[in-house]
Amino acid sequence: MAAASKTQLSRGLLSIGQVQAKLLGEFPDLAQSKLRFLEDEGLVTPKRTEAGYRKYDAADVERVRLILTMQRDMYLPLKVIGEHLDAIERGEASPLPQSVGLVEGSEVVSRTRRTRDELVKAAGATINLLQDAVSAGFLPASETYGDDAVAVLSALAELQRAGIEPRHMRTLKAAAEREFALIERSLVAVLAKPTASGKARANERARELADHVDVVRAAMLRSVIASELS
Amino acid sequence: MAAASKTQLSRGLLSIGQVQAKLLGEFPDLAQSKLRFLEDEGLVTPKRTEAGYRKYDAADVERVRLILTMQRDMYLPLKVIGEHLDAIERGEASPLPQSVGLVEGSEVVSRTRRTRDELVKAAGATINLLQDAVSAGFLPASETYGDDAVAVLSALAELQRAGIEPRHMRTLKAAAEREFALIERSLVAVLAKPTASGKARANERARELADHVDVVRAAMLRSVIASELS
DNA sequence: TTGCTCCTCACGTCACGTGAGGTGGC
DNA sequence: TTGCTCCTCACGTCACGTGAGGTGGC
Repeated sequence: MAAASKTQLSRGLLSIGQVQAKLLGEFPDLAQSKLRFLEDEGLVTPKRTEAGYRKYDAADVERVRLILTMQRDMYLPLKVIGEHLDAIERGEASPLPQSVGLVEGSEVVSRTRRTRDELVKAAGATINLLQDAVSAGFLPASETYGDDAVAVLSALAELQRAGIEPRHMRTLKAAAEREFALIERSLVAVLAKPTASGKARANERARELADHVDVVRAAMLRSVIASELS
Repeated sequence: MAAASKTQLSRGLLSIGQVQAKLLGEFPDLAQSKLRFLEDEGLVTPKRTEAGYRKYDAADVERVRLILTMQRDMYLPLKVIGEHLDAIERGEASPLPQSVGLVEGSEVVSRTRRTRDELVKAAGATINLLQDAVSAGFLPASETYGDDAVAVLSALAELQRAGIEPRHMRTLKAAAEREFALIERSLVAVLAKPTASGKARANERARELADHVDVVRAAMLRSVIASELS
């Protein structure tokens, strides 16, 4: 062993600043004060050096990443996230809203569900548009819809007002399929396992990658707009 | 005049509940308490009936819509939004960050700018990836980059780790161009005016429509994933 | 020794939500 | 008169940010 100048505690452990740096990519405005706050709330409990410096191991960092993701993508309050994580830790299978896709509304957070009529009204759309949207595959055929459907249908209504009809957007469907093909190819390893948990993992992973694709795609369209309309 | 049962004040004016209903499509979780709060803060000042009921006219509603949009899409604090709106009202041309595209960082909000090296580090990427991203058109060639670039490059880095390289995503560029064509067609009226303000309007409108396209497109990909991986 | 990072603790703030207690409108 | 919508005011809360005053690490 040539150089072993590091203390035992710092073997592979990260300081608060290093954790921040590591996560800045995914969460561009993560502040150290937030990491401290998460500890105050009991959501992450990093080790400490003798002098009191926080030291995060890989599991801590993963936990932080999970917390921040749940906050950003599922709009869950920290209290709910904390309880969920604790339940998981205790080995209980804690169900979370949207944690496996855009499924049923949950009793815990209970996002509002709407009938077709309520949806149409809330979105400022028409029944016709909803039908077009469903048949073009932009929305599922269902009796009740959640907040996300309101957002989609409102967007479609706005576009319609601008003269862009769902049928003009079949191209979006084709694009989404190509994007899925891209994602699917990188999923082979996970998909190889035909177990239930393998499928769940694949689904989760696909949605993670889809999030990244969203970011890139949105930026892309903005840049085309900027260059074409300049 | 057969039936004139409405009071003078309610001619075309909306109650707080009606305003909420009208905006629910664009802002699915808008609460009445928020509308009252916006008034407390002096951001909107609807008329009142004798009994004290708030009555919003078309301009008030438009103002609310503007405020909520600025909050959601530009992450501006209400104080800044208020000052901006007041300045506009006074006839001053108040410049706002990102109000005309993803341009320079502003002194007001001062989103952090990074050099190429800082960007790469913050995104957990490599210089090579940045170069690929630029040549594939995902990011502009520039000396400094903002928070949005960190998000894009991080997304690309994650995708790369999953085996998806920028060059595999040329399809995204093509898709963005088709989407732009869709948007452009509905812009003819605004684009007809070759004036400076006409161009600015076209740009703004294009980005509004792009936001709607984003929503639809993201939902589309999710639904393809759900149906293919079920 | 000089920077730089990190620490705690108290306080501030931003953007609301909640709920009591009451009145208006058809 | 009965619902339903609306009103104010006080208080609570959630998720942090700020800043003073101080210590640790190479």
